Amino acid sequence: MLGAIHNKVELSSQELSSLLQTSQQTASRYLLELDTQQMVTRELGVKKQLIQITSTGAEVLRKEYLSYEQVFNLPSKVVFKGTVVSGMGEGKYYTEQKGYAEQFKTQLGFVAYPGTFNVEIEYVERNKLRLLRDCGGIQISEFEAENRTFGGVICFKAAINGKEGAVVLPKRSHYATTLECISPFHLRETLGVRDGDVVEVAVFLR
Amino acid sequence: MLGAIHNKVELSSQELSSLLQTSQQTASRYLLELDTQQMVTRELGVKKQLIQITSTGAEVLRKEYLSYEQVFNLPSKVVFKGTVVSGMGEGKYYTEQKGYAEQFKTQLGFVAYPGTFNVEIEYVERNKLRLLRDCGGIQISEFEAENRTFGGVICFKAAINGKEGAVVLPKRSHYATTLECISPFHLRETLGVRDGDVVEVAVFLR
DNA sequence: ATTACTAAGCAGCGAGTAA
DNA sequence: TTTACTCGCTGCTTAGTAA
Repeated sequence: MLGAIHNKVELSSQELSSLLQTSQQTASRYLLELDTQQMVTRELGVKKQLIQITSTGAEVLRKEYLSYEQVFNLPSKVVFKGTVVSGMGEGKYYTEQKGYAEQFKTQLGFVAYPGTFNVEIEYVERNKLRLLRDCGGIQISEFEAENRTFGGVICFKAAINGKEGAVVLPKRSHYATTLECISPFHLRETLGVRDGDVVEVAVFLR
Repeated sequence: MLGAIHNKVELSSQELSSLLQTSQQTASRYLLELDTQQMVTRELGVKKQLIQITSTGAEVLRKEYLSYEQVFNLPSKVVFKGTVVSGMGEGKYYTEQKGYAEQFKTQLGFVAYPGTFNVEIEYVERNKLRLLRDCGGIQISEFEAENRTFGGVICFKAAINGKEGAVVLPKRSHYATTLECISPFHLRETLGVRDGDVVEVAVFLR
């Protein structure tokens, strides 16, 4: 905040200590440590030292800055990492229902390859999933067929290891740890992955 | 980053500890402390707890965020706090020189009241002053008069306790800890301040 | 599974001080 | 004035564990 990212700044350990509300010794130690870690460069004079933040240091700060941005500004995409798992073949049954398939076509703009591509995510990431639900998404309505009701689902366009697709979340049953993906492509084949492989699912919020 | 600013999120002390790379006990203590400090609200279930950041907590985070903004994005104004001091009457001599007075009029848009209003700033703030110099400012050229040369100076429009004015920095002699202010008003009188009083000088960079 | 208490150990802080 | 070392003390961390 004194501008040490842009220039060398004069900063004695005494000055730093009063800015940080700590002792001169601790401030001195901080500067030494930051120097050792290559976060700042120092030019020691007899009375002062010139401090400048290195590119390494600036990078660390920028990362922290971006973290704060993520806290306040809702991101336009959320990235999940997870492992490929097999469903119980249900996916195929559902995606082949005309009621779903036609809505996918009009709302998502592609004809879904039969079956779902399932990605198991970390337990902690479920919070991200919840966040996702709050962002709306593409509504797929419930419909009647074969003497039963097929429930409504929420979709988000997504990229699975870069390949076009979408994530499908049932409107009920909140607490899943599996992302069900559909795509115009046969993802297992196109991506060349099998059960246990790690894939990245980027979900687009708007 | 899990979205606890926007919603309640499920977060066990175990999960938090792995995210923070610390022990479950420490994570648990953190959550307790944040609760006590009213930074988060907690809803304890038998197996999970729902955490949400309070408005107090969000405010603290936003302040930190703004600090980072100050690091990376050069601000449009810099605020100094300092105490009013008396010069040695030199200010009057210089500001009454036609060579300066006319340039002030054209470049700053006001006729300066004779004399300078001097504000002594903290030693640490000199770094901000250096930053200021790097931003350019309004150039006042040197000129000849009374058989001598009057050196060029750099000006920045400023507000002294809210009152219109400007800060004048000599092009040479970098290491001052005094801000010399000029203004269309007699600042001491208009602001009702005397030596030793604290004033705020907001310097506009562009 | 959880949360969170107690107690021991250890790391960071700062007083004193040298250069 | 500076910077920065040593060292004792304090307070944070975590292992162990209860609920």
